[in-house]
Amino acid sequence: MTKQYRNEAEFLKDYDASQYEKLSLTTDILVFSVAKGTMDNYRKLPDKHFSVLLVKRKTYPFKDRWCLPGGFLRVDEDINEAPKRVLAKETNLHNIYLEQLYTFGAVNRDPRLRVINTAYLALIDKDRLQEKLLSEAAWFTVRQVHSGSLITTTLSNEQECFSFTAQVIDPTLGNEPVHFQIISDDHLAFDNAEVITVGIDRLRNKLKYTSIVFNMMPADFTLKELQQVYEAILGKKLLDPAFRRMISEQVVKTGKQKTGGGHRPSALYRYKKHELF
Amino acid sequence: MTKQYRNEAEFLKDYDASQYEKLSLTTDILVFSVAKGTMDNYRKLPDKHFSVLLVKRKTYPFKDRWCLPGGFLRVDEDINEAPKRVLAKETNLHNIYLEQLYTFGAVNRDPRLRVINTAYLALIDKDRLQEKLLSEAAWFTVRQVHSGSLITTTLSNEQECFSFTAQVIDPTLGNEPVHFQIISDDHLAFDNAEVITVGIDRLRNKLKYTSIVFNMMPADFTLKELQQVYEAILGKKLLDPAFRRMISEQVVKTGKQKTGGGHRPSALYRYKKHELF
DNA sequence: GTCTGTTTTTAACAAAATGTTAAAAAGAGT
DNA sequence: ACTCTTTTTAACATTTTGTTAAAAACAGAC
Repeated sequence: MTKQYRNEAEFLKDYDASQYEKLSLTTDILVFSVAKGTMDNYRKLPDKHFSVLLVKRKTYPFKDRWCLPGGFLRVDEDINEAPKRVLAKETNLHNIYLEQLYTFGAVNRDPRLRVINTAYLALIDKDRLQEKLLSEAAWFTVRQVHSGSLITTTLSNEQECFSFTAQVIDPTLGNEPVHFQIISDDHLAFDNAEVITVGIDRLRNKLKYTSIVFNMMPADFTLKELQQVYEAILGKKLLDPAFRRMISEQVVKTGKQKTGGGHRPSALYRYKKHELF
Repeated sequence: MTKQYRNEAEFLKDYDASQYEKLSLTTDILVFSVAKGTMDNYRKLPDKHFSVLLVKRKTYPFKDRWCLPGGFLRVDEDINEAPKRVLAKETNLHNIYLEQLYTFGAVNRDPRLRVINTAYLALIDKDRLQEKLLSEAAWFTVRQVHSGSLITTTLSNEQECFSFTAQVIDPTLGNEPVHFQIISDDHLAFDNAEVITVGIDRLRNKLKYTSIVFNMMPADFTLKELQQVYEAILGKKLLDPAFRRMISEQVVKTGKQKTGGGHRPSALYRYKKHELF
């Protein structure tokens, strides 16, 4: 028989917080950036690369594997603060754009114990990066190949290269929405391959209907630079006039120019806040 | 000094799962539907209503308040299974469309203890509802008024009516993305007002670029019925020819007709699966 | 200084998508 | 057969987007 309470305060005073079985919550952060890479191997031209930040695990499980920066949520910490703290500690990055991506909670996603993982999407302008990365962190260039319902993602840098493949699970009316099932992954820790697949998909979609891209840009930029960021993320070329029209209402001329390229100088633009509703 | 392990298996065998402070995770489900309401009070015409399902809390905290159906995640349960179980138990609804909405984790969102809440969005065709709702559950019609950066949401049915107001927090470059801060809410439990605000926003946006709406429709439907569902959710009228063109590639004629209305019969359509990539 | 190469920038037109008005189509009741 | 009603589509206007190509402007070479 449950005790009867007369009011809210009396109930809370008596509340036994241990009656439910508890669990742990972690946060992984998917830090994306686009920056001038080293010379393109084929065309010998400087090219922009879409890249993700990984860190090398120092402890078991998955010791010495590359993984997303992440850590446990503290019980006295707002969930949206955890990724900021973790990112500062694991990679030395501060004050960057963060938005919640998805909460992953398969029963066996962590071999140790039941852990729920709320992943965050972070964007940064790598060229303007003041802070120095910790030595355990490294940028990997992201490439994706779609073939039918399979998506193969390749992560690479000067030293290493590895891939994983996801199957797109088609939503059937009345069942779950689109999701991705990893069918081959020999390198990353936990469910990181799935997190990365979901994150890339989300970023590509949000490029189309939000101003999220400006979190990856310096304050002043040329339209060509902005276009190259789009092209690097989407993995395809865009036509100049169409891109300019599309982006025009989100930017404003600063009046300044970028000169010295041996050709007509480019006007510098800045993000222009526009109406949301 | 940390003990050194030679391999993954040895580490896991020795792993002390209690070293991190744990917490609880709940799931709230935002069930939306559009159905023929009772007569419209002003125009005396049958109208479609956009509505959300609430249940009355039977225990403290927030005893006797209306709230979203929800419950605790079990430690041996996939996070995406929890809302299905909870919905079956609290409202007697089975087999309905569910997608993860957002994970809410402010430190004091539950007055009892630290609880993280992963909210789900659920859609259902209320007219075709076979199962009978439990008596503690009730549908509330949703209306929203936007004025500047304030959004006032009103929930009502034949017996009750209450409102809450959210402030749209403008994203500043380098800071959080758009979010909503509840500035007035005298009725709902926990952070339910915020969950509902986020959910309505998400549903309205997804209407534009997904086929999510067909989860709220019967197998066969007329284009006018489909249009009325859009109108109810968006809260505004749409022009017929424009709507038909927009939706045409997502539907296919069944060949059947809906007759008996004293006017030209409507063709019945069905959802047509189309390419995602 | 003028010419050439290069890339930015915009003009100009084509094609597609969307907004809008209004007319045709087809059942049910009079 | 005529009228009422709502569905359906035709027709046109407007806007947006795709595409090609030309003009603009700087740096370096001669």
